[in-house]
Amino acid sequence: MIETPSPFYEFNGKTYQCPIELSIALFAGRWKPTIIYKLLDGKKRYGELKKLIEGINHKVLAEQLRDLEASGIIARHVFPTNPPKVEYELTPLGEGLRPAIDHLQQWGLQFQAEHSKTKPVANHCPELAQEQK
Amino acid sequence: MIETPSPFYEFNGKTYQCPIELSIALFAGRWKPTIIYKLLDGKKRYGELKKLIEGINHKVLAEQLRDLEASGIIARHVFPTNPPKVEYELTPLGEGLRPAIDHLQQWGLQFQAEHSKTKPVANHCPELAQEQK
DNA sequence: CAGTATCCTGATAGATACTG
DNA sequence: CAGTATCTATCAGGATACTG
Repeated sequence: MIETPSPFYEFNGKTYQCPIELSIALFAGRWKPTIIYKLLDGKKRYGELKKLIEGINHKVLAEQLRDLEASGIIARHVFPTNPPKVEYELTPLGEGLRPAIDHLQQWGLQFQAEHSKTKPVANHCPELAQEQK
Repeated sequence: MIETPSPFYEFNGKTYQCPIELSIALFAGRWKPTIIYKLLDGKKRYGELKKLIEGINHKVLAEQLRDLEASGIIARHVFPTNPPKVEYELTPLGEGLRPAIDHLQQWGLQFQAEHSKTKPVANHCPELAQEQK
């Protein structure tokens, strides 16, 4: 495996033992991957994201967006209109996550496939969409 | 009326909206990435992992290992000797994470570099190395 | 429309002690 | 050596209401 040049990686007052830990800490979480995933498709307004990400809480979406912005992964553009309009888009840094995300997606699909073999997925149950209550 | 634009991904009773969410859920967490990272280097005994991952709690390591095993990412080999010896290694599925992890690592390094430019990292503080205790 | 401020709760991490 | 069992502490996530 690749040797880590320096043993510790610091960001925002936290210390990480390897770059992966840092990466994961920055874009993991209950919703961040999904947000980034949606933004890979192009910039989106707050409300669009809210609608696209079914089940996410209003406050939580705002929080996660602020986190991602603080990490420099997304950029926030405010249009001082009335009513207000705010757009979010990936920064170049955020775009840099694309290959990693692509691989994660492929891995997720592979994982799904593996498990479908032994234990078929219950896709017959549309109520699952409501699971996050 | 819930639109179901993307299929669901289910595992272990939880539903995910996209494969990435699933992937992250499976190998994110405070320590899982680090564990996997260490195992990419080859199989390790419990005690080795404990030593390699400075700061991890005894119980937590055991838990995370069990989670990863349940997900099929790592395999556990028990040698019924005295004292007991247990080895952990990545399964083929776990190995499949390597490209994703490689990209995450690169991204983490890039991130680190970006932030070093504007806001120099406080590497002057050796106590940081001891932070996890 | 987008964003805060409270309050609450469940999942996770950690400290510690005990077991084969 | 490796693994449980408790107990506690913490914190991210969520429900809800209010604001420009």
